[in-house]
Amino acid sequence: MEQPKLTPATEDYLKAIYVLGEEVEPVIAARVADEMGVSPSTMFSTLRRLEREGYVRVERRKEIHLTGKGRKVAEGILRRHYLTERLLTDLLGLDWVKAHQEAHRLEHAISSEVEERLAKLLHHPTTCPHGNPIPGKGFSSRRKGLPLDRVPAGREVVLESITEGGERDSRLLGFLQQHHLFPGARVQVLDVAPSLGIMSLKVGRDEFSLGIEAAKKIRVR
Amino acid sequence: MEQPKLTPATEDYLKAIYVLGEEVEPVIAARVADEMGVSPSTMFSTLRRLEREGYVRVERRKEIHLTGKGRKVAEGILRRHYLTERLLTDLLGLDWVKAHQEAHRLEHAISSEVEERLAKLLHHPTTCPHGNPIPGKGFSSRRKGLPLDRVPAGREVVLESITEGGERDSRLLGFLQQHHLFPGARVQVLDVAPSLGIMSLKVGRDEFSLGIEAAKKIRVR
DNA sequence: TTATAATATTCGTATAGACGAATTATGAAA
DNA sequence: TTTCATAATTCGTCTATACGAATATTATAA
Repeated sequence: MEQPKLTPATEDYLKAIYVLGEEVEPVIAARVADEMGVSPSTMFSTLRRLEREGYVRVERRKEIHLTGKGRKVAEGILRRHYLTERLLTDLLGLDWVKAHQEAHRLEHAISSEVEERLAKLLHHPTTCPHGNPIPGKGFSSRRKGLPLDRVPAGREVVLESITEGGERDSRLLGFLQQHHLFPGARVQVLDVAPSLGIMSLKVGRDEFSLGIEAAKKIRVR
Repeated sequence: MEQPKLTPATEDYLKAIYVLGEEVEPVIAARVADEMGVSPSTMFSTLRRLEREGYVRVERRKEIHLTGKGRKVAEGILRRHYLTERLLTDLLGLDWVKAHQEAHRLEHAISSEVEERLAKLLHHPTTCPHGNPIPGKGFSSRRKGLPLDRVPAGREVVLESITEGGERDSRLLGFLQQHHLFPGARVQVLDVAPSLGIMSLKVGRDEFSLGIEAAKKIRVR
């Protein structure tokens, strides 16, 4: 039933590969190393281990692909991560930023039984507090909204989610929180200045600027 | 504020030393190794590390004593362990045995902030589901009830707690659960036969035998 | 096509944590 | 006091996880 016990580190690598695969193709070792904040040599040996144990395949052009086994682990971890975030925000009252950080540690300590009971207790939520869909049984393709940086000036949109990549950036999360940029928030795009790498937004009466790079990590409808 | 990050293993060793110290004096390496299920050589090198990092002192006659720093870590872990058990039983509906096992993993992933919020959410419980007092601010001496094996035949007592040593034995916990031996349960001691290593008990209409060794891990009033 | 930047790979090193086997203490009982 | 069981200690080995430095290998841009 249960696979041979995985270490937290291994689970994190698989999760990072999974999440990167959702956002940027192709996934190569250097990208994963950035995401994980490890050196190339560490990445290399870890990758070899993951491959040896059947979690990933490294294909032509060094593209990293999860095997079925690896994908299963990654989705499990992501599901636990998001459920834990919901527990932390909805029941314990933690804010966005902390919820993500704490969940990052807790997700590795949750069994499938606790996972199930947690889902029930939280009334089977479908998204995490940042708006990302929680993987689960009826897990459809995770098509996401439009990246905010693609929205033309003058348009009003509704914030859908902060991607996993964005969740990891606690300064960005803090900023978004400060400006009430939560899933469901109405955002007016006042101006887009790609040459400056900046766009101007309005939420309620609050006007402010956001970097294009950061805007890429925000999905809207 | 926060100490340099401790590993789960280190926290477990300190917890084991703390718990053993509550139950049997003096604490020596061989006892801790038994408790942790590690070899003497592992115990030895770990102990040297714990000493080097200032968590324990090994005194004359090889007695192991926690330093203030080590005690603080151990009590923190124990508090998180018990709070997590309460979360698992009271909110998630897990049984005794599983709650202990799961909490054993989760306790290492809980920050002091989550710990505090958890305590609040659970209305500041004072004992774990097995009846042991939760360390905390107003943490008085943990004087415990009488070990069940000392109760003479014919007496009726109320179950107070299963000691930490008992909690670790999932077969014992399963047995106690089966016979409704929870904290608060009334227990009649029908007979004590030290020569056989057995005592006969009655809970409600249920009569059964329990080993003296197991009875030592149960405290009553 | 070649130079350059990005990547990957190899090598040596380190620490935490684990083992077993062998050896040395040490304390308690005879 | 000697003996014996229990403990402690040393030694060699292993894996996972990390680093940095050096070297190869690719890819892309000029």
